[in-house]
Amino acid sequence: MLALVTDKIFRDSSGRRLIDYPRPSVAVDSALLIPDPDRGLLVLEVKRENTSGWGLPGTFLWEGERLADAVRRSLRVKAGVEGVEPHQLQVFDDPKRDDRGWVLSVAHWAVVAPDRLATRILDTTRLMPVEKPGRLIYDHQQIITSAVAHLKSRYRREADPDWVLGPQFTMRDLRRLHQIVAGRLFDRDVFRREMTDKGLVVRTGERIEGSRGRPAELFRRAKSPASRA
Amino acid sequence: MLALVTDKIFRDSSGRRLIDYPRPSVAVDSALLIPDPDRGLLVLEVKRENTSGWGLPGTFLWEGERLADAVRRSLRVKAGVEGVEPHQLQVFDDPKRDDRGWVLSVAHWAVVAPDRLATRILDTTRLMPVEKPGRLIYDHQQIITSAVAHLKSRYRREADPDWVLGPQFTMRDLRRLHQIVAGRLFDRDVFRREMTDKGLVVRTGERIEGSRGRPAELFRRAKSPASRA
DNA sequence: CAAATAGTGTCTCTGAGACACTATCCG
DNA sequence: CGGATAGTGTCTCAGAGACACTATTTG
Repeated sequence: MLALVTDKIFRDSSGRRLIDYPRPSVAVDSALLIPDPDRGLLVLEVKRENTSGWGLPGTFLWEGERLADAVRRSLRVKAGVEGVEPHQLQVFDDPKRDDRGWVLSVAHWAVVAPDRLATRILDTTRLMPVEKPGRLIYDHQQIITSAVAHLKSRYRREADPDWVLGPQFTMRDLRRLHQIVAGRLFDRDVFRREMTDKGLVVRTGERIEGSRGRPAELFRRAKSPASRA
Repeated sequence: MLALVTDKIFRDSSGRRLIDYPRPSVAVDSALLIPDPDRGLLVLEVKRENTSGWGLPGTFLWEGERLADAVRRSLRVKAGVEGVEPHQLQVFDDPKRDDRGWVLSVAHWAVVAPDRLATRILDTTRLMPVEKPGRLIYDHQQIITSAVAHLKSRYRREADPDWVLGPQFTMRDLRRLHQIVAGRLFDRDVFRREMTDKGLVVRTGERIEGSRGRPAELFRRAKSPASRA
């Protein structure tokens, strides 16, 4: 029966099951997006070893490691960026994709505030606008495009799910973040109603101090924005 | 330098590069959805070997094989279903997920017309409503939920991207398909305008014959529906 | 002609967008 | 008080939904 061949199972001396098939290496590649007030949406790139060009930070998956942990590790080691919450995009599975052999790559994306990159390694990393990321190896251009699409889609439904801003924020700061993500300007009052009427934010009653003009109210993220839609 | 350890590279005797790390087995699991006029949206399940329960069809990835081909192979071998176009969902990467060892599973989904299941193996497969799929192993329940969400989202934007219907179809058949996918009824005229005004279908000028009442016009899918939005 | 199904015109109402007005701070 | 920024009320217009009417076939 064919199914037996498909899922052939062996055991080692201690009785632990082993799978008797050639296995691919599994890697992760990550598009780390940074909303910059001046330059727009940026992406972190690293100098690739053994190849002259630039690419997205990536690494091979270690034994027993979670994919998200491998992404965090690669960002920490290769770019000096800590504490990121990665999202999966898709698996690139062309067997001829990597000349080092049979490598599956799981693409990821994440977004962090610009100040989180203060500790980054300047020599081997650079920040490029997502629209003009330069020449990149493999399918990394495609990963960036997909990452930006996912970021936009995510921020269309929620206020700030990836905590680019702190626990509290003004409507002005939230709008500026959304404008960078969306790549276009929003009406001040239309944006406010979107956020409040759809229950994406809740008012705290607190206000910022020391600003020019009338002090703005502070808001928090809604508990479960998905259930409201 | 840490990066050297991360991407340690070896070469074999013939100079081909090898990667010196333990590698996971990679599997695929697929939720094959079937829009049934009477029973609603169904999912194909198979009897799992070595475990008593039911689950989604799956298999291990073979050397050099594409993920989509592995999905097609598993559906062909385990369920007798041919010619399916799989879509990736996500990777399940919990190292303790499978008791056979370190196995990454890439979840997929696809949708086919009920008549494509005419050749299926009856003894080892069953069709269950997506809302009540029965007890399933692993995270297969979650895969079904995700698959249905992706299907709904996909059919909200296009007429029939996965060719459940033939090259030409009446507005009535298209609406019935959408009603099964969405799980709710649509107004006849509102649905028609959605499809025509948004350019998701184009009229052929041809009509069906031998029907009761005024014969319905036949439509085709629009060439590039995504660019219209 | 009656029944059945397909195709089209139109009314209403909601919600996004635009705009203007009011409120509150600093100097 | 004037400038600057925040917060709120209201008008308009487009699009979804509901409904009714017309069109074309079979028996």
